[in-house]
Amino acid sequence: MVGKVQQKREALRRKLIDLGEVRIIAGGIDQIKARELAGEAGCAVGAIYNVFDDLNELVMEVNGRTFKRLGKHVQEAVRAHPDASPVDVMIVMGLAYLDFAQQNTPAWRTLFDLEMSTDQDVPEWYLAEMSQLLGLIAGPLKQNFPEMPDSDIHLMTRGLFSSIHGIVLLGLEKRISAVPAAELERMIALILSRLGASIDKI
Amino acid sequence: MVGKVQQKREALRRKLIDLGEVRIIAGGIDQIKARELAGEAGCAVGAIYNVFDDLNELVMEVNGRTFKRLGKHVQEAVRAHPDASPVDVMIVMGLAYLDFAQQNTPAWRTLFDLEMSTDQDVPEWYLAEMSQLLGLIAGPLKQNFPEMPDSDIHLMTRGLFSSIHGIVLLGLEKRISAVPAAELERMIALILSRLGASIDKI
DNA sequence: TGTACATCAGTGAACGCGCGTTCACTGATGTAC
DNA sequence: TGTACATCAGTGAACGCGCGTTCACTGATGTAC
Repeated sequence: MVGKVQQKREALRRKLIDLGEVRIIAGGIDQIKARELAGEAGCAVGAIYNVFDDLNELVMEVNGRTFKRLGKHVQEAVRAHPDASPVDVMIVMGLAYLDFAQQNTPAWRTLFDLEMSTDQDVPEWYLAEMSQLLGLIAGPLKQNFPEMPDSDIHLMTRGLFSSIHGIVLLGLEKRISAVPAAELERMIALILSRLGASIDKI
Repeated sequence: MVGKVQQKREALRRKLIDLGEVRIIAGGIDQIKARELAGEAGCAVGAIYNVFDDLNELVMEVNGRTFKRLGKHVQEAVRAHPDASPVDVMIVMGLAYLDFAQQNTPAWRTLFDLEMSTDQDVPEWYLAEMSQLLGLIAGPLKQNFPEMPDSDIHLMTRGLFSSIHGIVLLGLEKRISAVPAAELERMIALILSRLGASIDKI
């Protein structure tokens, strides 16, 4: 049986993650502050450290959820186009990625903020979440290029993801670029269809 | 005539930028600290604020130099391949960008660190530097697609830059991706040649 | 050339902020007998 | 069921750090006459 203590522990942990998620969705990683979280959760600051090693761990947990939401968002978009060709599936995914980033800018940013700053290792489940996401891309890619060796698929997957990521990044960095959203979509579609065309000719 | 005071002022300003540049090249924006800079420059902390509004201004100044170095690096690479086709020129530029980022990771990172964090407007000359860089890409692009309207060239330029930027970003983010450098180069060449092929068919 | 005054570079100790994290203490829950 | 003891969640004031920036003061340089 799970003791009452254990239950309260887990309830607090979950509550803090919930609150942290709300904050990160609203304003990104800067909104994660021990005192404020404790205040909202109705516990003492110290209690947080009873349940997490540090705030970083909490952010990772929220990032895990963000990854899941992102994955779901992409998958739903794909599901909405059941008859799309592999290339079109890739385009749909790219556009879904853009859409998610636009709707969830602070949370999406936090995904990368953390990576950049921390030097310690990323936990197992975090990497798994990440590669599951990349796996979504690998699927249609493989369908499109059945002959391609797995190592190339692996590489290509990451390359495509990065390209789209770069374009999205640009799109949300208003100050310098000022590229309207519709144009961004065109750009994503353009790049992906072009790359899907006949890669083996290279 | 320029007074002695004015001269000293400018000398200090330059000296601080020089020292700041060394620091940013070595370790990025985190290495810019008022006390340490003052110590190295042989002046008081307060003197810095006599010559800059704040440290941000100093970083911008260093970023200006980094932009210039980057532009030079890319141009030299292009100059080394005088007979390259427009598409090949674009590939050469992409690879030069990767190379620069690899050789100058902290300084290159600082270019983007600053943008992200500050809310205030980017100064005129900074934007000019940026668009001059983008102009390098626009050249061969226009050559490759003489029919394309300027607005599309503008868009395409930014799209290409972003894609390559995304891939480079991925390449330097070792932890998650682990894509070897040679593969990155292949990926850049692949994307650019594919995009250059026959865009008007889309 | 010399004197009086004004300006502003130069100084560095001190201010202020924002936080993450710790730690000695307390009190509720769980366990042993 | 009851009692004594142990454990560990929960507390929040205080520690510690790292900095950017300011500010009252001083002294060198420049200007006016």
